[in-house]
Amino acid sequence: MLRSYLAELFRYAIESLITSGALPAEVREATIEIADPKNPEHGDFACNFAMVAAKKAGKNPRELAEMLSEALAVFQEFESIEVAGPGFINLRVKSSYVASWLPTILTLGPSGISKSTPKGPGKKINVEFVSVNPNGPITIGSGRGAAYGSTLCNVLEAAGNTVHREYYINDGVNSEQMRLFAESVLAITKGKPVPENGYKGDYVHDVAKSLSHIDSDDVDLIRYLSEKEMIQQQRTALSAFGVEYDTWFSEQSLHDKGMVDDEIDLLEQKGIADTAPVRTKLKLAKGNKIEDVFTEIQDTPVDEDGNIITDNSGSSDGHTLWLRSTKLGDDMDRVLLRKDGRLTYIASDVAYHKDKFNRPENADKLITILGPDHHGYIGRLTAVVAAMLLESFELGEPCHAEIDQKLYRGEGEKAACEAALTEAKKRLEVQIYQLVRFLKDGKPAPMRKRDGNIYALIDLMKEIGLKIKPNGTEEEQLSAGKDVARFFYLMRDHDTTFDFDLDLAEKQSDENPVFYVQYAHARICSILAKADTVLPAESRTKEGSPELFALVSHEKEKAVIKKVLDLSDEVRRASEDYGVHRIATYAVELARTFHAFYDQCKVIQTEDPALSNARLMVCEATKIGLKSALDLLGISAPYRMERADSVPAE
RNA sequence: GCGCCCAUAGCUCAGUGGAUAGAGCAACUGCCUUCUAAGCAGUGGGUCGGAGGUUCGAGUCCUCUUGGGCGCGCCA
Repeated sequence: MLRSYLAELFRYAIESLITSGALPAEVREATIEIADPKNPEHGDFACNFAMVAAKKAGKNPRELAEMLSEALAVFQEFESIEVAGPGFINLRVKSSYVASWLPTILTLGPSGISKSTPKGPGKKINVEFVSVNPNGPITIGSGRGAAYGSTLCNVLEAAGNTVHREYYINDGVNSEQMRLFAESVLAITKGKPVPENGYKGDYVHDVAKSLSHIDSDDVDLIRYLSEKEMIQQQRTALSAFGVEYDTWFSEQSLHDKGMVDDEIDLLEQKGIADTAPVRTKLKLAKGNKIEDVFTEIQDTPVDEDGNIITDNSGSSDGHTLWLRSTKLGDDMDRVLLRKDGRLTYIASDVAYHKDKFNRPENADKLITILGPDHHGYIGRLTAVVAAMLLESFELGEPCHAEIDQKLYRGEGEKAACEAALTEAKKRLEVQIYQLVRFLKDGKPAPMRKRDGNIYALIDLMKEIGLKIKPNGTEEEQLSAGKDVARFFYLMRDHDTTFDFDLDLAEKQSDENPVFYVQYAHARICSILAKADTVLPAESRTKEGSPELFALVSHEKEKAVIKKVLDLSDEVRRASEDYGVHRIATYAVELARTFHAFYDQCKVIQTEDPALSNARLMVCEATKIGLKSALDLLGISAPYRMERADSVPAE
């Protein structure tokens, strides 16, 4: 917030130099970055604009920096402006000026302080995350997707976008896995052995138990009921983990409405899907360059003379219907409709993505968050969206290049496919989070046990909560477990594999970083509560005044306020590169800055109500910053934290 | 074979093309008569896997390379 303001001052100074003819207009193209100086002795902020813009200005960086610093000198906000090194402009901002932001922070509150304004108008974004099959509980592996996805949504919202949170339920009746799941449940209710490769974990027995009052051999009915049960459990677990959705979208509903069939007809009409028994595959060289295009003949129906029967009539009875996704950047064509008439999930995906775009609230952009085992889907999903967006085309002249000739029937098709792919890449963003390794006693903890049991997210929360709040209620334990687990998932870059140290997570000591942050919040609440009892109410104010701002002179006070004002910049950056771990890192830094302030600046001094007042405002501001960051992360900001000395040591 | 990700302190990881590469944990030294010591201050600890390149400047970008994780079905 403060940085953007300072950048404005720079822009103003640069404009005045352009107007006076001292600088060419091209320097406008260089970006103004207000960064942290490496060495705090260099000041509060550093700007490298002079180095970046030197070429465009036709001056050497030092000279340009000198000019700029002179132009900036008119602003009262600065205590000092120095040109250093190769052309840095080091800025020191007046403490009283930084303090003058306090009333703004207090007015904005936790929900306002994190808001950053997007460059253009905010987008309408649909974020789909977790979306696991309804054949088991949410695992600790999916936990990362849940934590990441929900926080990304919060961050995108704070950055000025409208977000729709969505869960896609893979409940298509054609799913073999779901059928197997239902058969396993059915077998257990009947006291029969579970089918080979069936589902065996305790949770399957739980589902069976919940259906024990149903006396039926109807696999479809059992499938439907056990899915419902599983989805309910997933919802409960996610909710306890602080994850709520706007839409739980049923795949089967697409089939029921005939949308999948309609989409498939459309694809055939557009000529991007057909039943020719040939699959095209790409051989890729380094850099994803197409080295060769070759074909495989699949289960070829032949006539009496042994000739391949091709069927482009649009009827796919007895034939495999292929999506020609190689034309759309995928490395092989994909099956839409099997020979036996059952649709694949790719078929539903086409209809699903169309529906997402067509709903009025999700016009602009789709974000899909997938686990590390799904990264091969990026190309496939993009091709699906491209196929859906593909507009009808004339085949046109044959292509020139040899590769294109093998891939496209004409220049017209090639152009249409490329256009569709470009648009698809613009409108669909697939974010992959990397693997989490769970360590217990320094050894990897298996997520899927040999007996078929799964390490569920809900169990992780319970286990951590039990250790941290051994005397708490079940609800308190679950909530504490949620806070710790979320923080651990979120403190690392989602695009990096990391080790989740269960032993550390279960410690309620200072070793656990989440408490470091929460403790800062609780400490502030404690100070504020005491101030209410010790200081006369009439001396308290939330209004600012130059006299009050002048009292804020300690470097630690200034540091805390500056840090609080940084939150909106962190949110903007996180929303741009989807790196929401910045918010967790930020929370730790803000807490650290506050703890240092606390140590050096006694807040409540009854003999000096004015200074107390100023410092209480700093506390309020910090509380708002911490609450805001923790809200984004989906972690609670406690008012009290008591060291559990009464708890017997382990 | 192709793709995605990773490699930074003893361990787990931050790091916006900028100045002397940071934090937590672990080790060590101090600090509670004072708003919560779940805290603070300090010490030690580094060939940013390796080699080239791009430029005023590279942990960061590019190429190559070494090592590791994961993925490449008419399963979802």
